[in-house]
Amino acid sequence: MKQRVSALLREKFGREVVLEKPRDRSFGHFATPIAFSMAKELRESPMKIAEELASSFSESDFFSSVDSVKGYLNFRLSENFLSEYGAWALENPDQFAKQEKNEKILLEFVSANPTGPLHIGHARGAVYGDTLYRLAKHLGYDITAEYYVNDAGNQIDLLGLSIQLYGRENILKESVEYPQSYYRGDYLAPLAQDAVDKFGKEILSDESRQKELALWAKDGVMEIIKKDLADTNIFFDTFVYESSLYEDWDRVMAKMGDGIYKKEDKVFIASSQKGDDSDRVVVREDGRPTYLAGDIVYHNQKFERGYENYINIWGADHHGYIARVKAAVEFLGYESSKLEILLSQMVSLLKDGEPYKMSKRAGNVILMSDIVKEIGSDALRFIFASKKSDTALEFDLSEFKKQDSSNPIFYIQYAHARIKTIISKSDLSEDDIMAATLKNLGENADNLLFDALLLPEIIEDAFSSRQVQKLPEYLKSLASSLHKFYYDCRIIGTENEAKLLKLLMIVGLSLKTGLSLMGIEAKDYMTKEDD
RNA sequence: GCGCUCUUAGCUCAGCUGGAUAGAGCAACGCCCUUCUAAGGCGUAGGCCAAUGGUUCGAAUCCAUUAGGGCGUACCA
Repeated sequence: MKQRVSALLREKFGREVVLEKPRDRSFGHFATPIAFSMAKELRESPMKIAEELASSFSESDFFSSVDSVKGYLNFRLSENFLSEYGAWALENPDQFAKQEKNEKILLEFVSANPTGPLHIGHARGAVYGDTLYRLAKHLGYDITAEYYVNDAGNQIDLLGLSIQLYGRENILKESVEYPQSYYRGDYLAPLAQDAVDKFGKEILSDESRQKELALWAKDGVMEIIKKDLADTNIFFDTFVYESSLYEDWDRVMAKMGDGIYKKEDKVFIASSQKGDDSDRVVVREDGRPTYLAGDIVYHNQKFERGYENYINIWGADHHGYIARVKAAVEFLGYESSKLEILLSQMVSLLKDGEPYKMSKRAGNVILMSDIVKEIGSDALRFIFASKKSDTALEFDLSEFKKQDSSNPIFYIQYAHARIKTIISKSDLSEDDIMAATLKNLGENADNLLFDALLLPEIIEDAFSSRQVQKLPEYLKSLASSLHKFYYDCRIIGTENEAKLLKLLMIVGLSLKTGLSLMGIEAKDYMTKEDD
């Protein structure tokens, strides 16, 4: 709708027009302060210009009114337009709010090391990424969700060591001395046991077999990670393994030309030429590549696969890393502006106002799976999608266990369930409802209809600005409008029953579509659980 | 020290490319079930948008400085 209005005005005024939401719905559906910017050029008062502009609009099918208030130009869409659009949406629910963007995007997210289950920080990036992915799909982008598996560095050796330590203590019943860093947690138990079953007990004590053990175990860990993700409706299209990339290393180094140089038996990337603070080591003296080396070959591979845009979602603690990866992309001969790096910030958890206790058995991290168990996938997704991903977030678990309006996910679900309930209680057939027109329903109903039809532009805006939280914000406000309408307006048994049901169906469609874009299934019926 | 980032109601957060009286939810205090699920609705109270200065018709929003918080500043991933 907004696009149509804005296109229409652009044509009429011959310039880009800023459209905004009026302060108050009574002003209209859209507003523009264009008269203020024209005032300067024309040396006239904004009020006068606005008045002249307003009167230049004639009666049309599209706008029911255009008027000027204090220099603003306010537009009200016609009932005709709204009702036809609403009817179209209902008849074409699969096309509602969809577009055909046809741009190839590679979205890389999560990419947690295959050394243990996902923790709460990963969960945030995962939800953010998956929500973007769903929005992009809906908008018609050809987007690929990719997971980069770091299976080639020190952390993999550490995984081997950790399994050995766990097995020696718990299976062989040895007393072991733990080094400073190693992985811990319950997930090691089945891995250690399976390893013994497969390779025999010796593998636990043979230091030279750590790598072998780890490379075998990482697949098991990846299964754990995939399960964590699947439990929150997150799925990936492709997995790229770091270990598979190194055969390309010589070619990629050559490709970077002068971007790479040798010094003191080490290989450096001249990233300081491209805005990084200093040059970085990519291959150590002993020939082992650094983490950055893996990222360079990986990003080269990404660009060679040919996408129009690349989006990476990284934990905020990696932000210092952006400059060097972008530098590498430049040396490889690609435009680093095509690589967009989004950060997801830290999460701190509270429970009943107290810091959430990390469990020893989980290895002193807060596991994503524990939180899902506690509040459910829907609530988890809702929380993370509701907040700007690039600011630190603190939230209290107990708030999301409540089943009332303090819990936004229930609030929205309830709105959807209410609609379904009313429809099921009506004696009218679907044909009766679909045949009704949405006219002459009064201001409240018109407003609700307009709100429900805003979904397409919310989706577009949420994706293009990468501000996923706009969607849940919108759904909350739509749910609120619905609840209010429900309270004010009796539906079943009134003369407008068919029309009103049609209106509710449109609202339901928006709610359901919006929720599904957040990876949440709309409920048709809510049952209250007693504590 | 340097870089990035954040600071909006008691708490957790929205506030789009600067625009009309600063927005939710929670918590607090009232009111509304002979109504399609009260898992709801209505209302009251609560803010010098961290501070200062600048840009302009107009700033929570842009710029600069300051203060405070977070993160980074590895040949770790």
